[in-house]
Amino acid sequence: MNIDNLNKQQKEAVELVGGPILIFAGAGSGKTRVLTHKIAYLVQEIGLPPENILAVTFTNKAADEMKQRVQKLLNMDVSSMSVGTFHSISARILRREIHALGYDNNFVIYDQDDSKALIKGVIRDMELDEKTFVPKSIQGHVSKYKNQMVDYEYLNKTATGYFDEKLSEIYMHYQRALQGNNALDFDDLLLKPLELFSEHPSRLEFYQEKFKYVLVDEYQDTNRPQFEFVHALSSKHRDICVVGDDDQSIYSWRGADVNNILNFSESFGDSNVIKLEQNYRSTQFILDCAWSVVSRNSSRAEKKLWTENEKGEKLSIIECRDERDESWKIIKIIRNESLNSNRSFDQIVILYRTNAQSRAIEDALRREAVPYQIIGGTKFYERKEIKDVLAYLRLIVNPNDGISFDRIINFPARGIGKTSVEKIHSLAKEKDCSYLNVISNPEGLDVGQKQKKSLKEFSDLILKFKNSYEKLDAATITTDLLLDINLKNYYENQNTVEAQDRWSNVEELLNSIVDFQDLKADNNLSDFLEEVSLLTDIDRWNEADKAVTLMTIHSAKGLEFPVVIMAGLEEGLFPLGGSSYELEDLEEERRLFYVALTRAEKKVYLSHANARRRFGGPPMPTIQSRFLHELPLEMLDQVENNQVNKIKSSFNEEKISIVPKIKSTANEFSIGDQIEHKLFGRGKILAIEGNGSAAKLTIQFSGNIRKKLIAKYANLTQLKT
DNA sequence: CTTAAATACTTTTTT
DNA sequence: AGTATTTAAG
Repeated sequence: MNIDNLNKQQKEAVELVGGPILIFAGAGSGKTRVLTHKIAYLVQEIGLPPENILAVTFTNKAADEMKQRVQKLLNMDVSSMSVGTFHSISARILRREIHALGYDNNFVIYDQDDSKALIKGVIRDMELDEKTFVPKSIQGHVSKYKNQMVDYEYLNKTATGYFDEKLSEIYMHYQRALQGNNALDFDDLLLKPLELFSEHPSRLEFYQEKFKYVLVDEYQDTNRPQFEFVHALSSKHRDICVVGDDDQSIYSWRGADVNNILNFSESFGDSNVIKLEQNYRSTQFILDCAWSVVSRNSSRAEKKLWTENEKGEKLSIIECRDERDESWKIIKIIRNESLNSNRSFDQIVILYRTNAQSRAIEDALRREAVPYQIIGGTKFYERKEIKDVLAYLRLIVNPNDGISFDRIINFPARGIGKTSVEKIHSLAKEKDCSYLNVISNPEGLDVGQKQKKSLKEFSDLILKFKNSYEKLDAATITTDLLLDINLKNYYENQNTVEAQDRWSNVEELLNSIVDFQDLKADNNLSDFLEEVSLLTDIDRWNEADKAVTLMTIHSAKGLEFPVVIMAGLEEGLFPLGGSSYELEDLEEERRLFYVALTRAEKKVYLSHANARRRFGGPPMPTIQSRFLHELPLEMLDQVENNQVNKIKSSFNEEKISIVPKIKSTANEFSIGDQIEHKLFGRGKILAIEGNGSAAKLTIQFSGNIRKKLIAKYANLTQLKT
């Protein structure tokens, strides 16, 4: 292994072994290189076996990349190394150990939706007013307390007033319900290992021996349970190395505590601190602008990034009329970058503060046929049709999962209404068993004959698959299941584009199950379910696609792009919030702005609109973000309203000019035709199955969207060239 | 119990 | 504006 290509501080960080190490790694300072080289160094020079290394990353994607890079450096198999997010590492441990805490090892992981549904049920059972105890907000409270490691007993003891008192009771019932369903929420995933360690010290010792060296990336965004986790694991050997940057701490709203990094030395005992301050990513101008903003924050660790890179281009400020104008100008910029600066679409990212901003931009990109990829928003695995199918699979793996049961007991409709469901619930409570158990023998249930028959069929279906799920692979089970419940017909009979869409999403789910199995032969259904619950948006991102990427700034953490376009620089939107800011909140917004700027290598555009619509209302006037005023004027290029056209004059607009539209009757399509769809915009017909108005058309739309639509429902407009 | 119509809600960021 | 949830009619 060669480390001569590292700078002095990087080398020091790699070679220093023994005792706690804190690496302050500024944006673009080569932190990933240091981490991968350090791991390789531990294996090759120190002789530590890969299975004794634990490396925690922020996304699963980062974990995979890290593993691959270490493998390449060492040219040996490192698959025994534990690399992953806190949540996935914990899930792996719990999969083996959680029976010691009174759960079953085949537990399911509840996402926010599931856990909200469970809380809603608890609130109803307690007969509380849902206006006072809004499930979503209660879930937020409970999650916050769990992140702070406050349990319901403590909350109950310290409660002042009716609300807190009831909150602690909901919290308690929720926690019991989770256990009854044999389910963990995201917060439990971090808390249960700590419970395991304190109740069974021998298990802690086991993992301390297993993970002799612990590395943590993005340490500034760890919360209390995560701190306790690494602290416990490393307290024996004291071999821990954390990497982070307090200026990039952007997750305090979900319990991350920047003091974890600021107080590292006190918490872990005498330690070495290394600062990586040379930036290899960005131009001088970008770095100076970023510094000019973030240095206004108080209570930062002392450090300053520098670079040997050229000054580069000034940052461009784009003034827009409203969000539609903004989208339009962004497209001009993209075309300009691609035609005149010869950049491919994948070198450009559009960043925004809130997911809702993506819609206007997306519409414009689609209209103008610019290929794009959106990260976030409604995630694939959170779509209703996907969750419905997953609920079946989850119930097969874990028959105690009441939330999944409720989701599918009448989907597709099988004549089980609200009253029947309530009767199932109360009988299950009475007999202290699962819902599935109740309906497997519906005789004791006070429901109609038709319902009894239907319930029995449902329970037989689930049990049939349950008996075979360990023998059969996940794809086979899913295929059989879809046939059994006849989901394809269900969607096709609706004869709408939306239903078509939903079915094609289900097909995509099936594909992803097949992909998952191909990756590792011994992966079963339960492993697949765990993986999808812990996937990040970024994990599904295909960098290789030649498309512009759209994402929130939070999602962009750790990434870099030649060109960054940041939209919506207005007070109230970025910085986000109402009229009064807590200073701390404002400082986090400022760090977020800093993160956004430092993603850029060459060029930054900052746009703001003079008016913006919210909730589909009329455009409301806005004022410029204060962050724009915190940048040094001499590094800015003000592009006045309507001047975007003049950025470079050779810009060629002809490509998207008006193509005459001719309404077409449905049966005259042929392969290769250009068409326009109301929702998906322009596209090209790739294939036709069947004929006449019932023909199924496979159409490639921009933004890497491919759809199968039925001619008579799709309402397509044919474009004649 | 199912379907259609009315109304409520969304926009903080995510594991 | 678009979607989800609740209520009313069949």
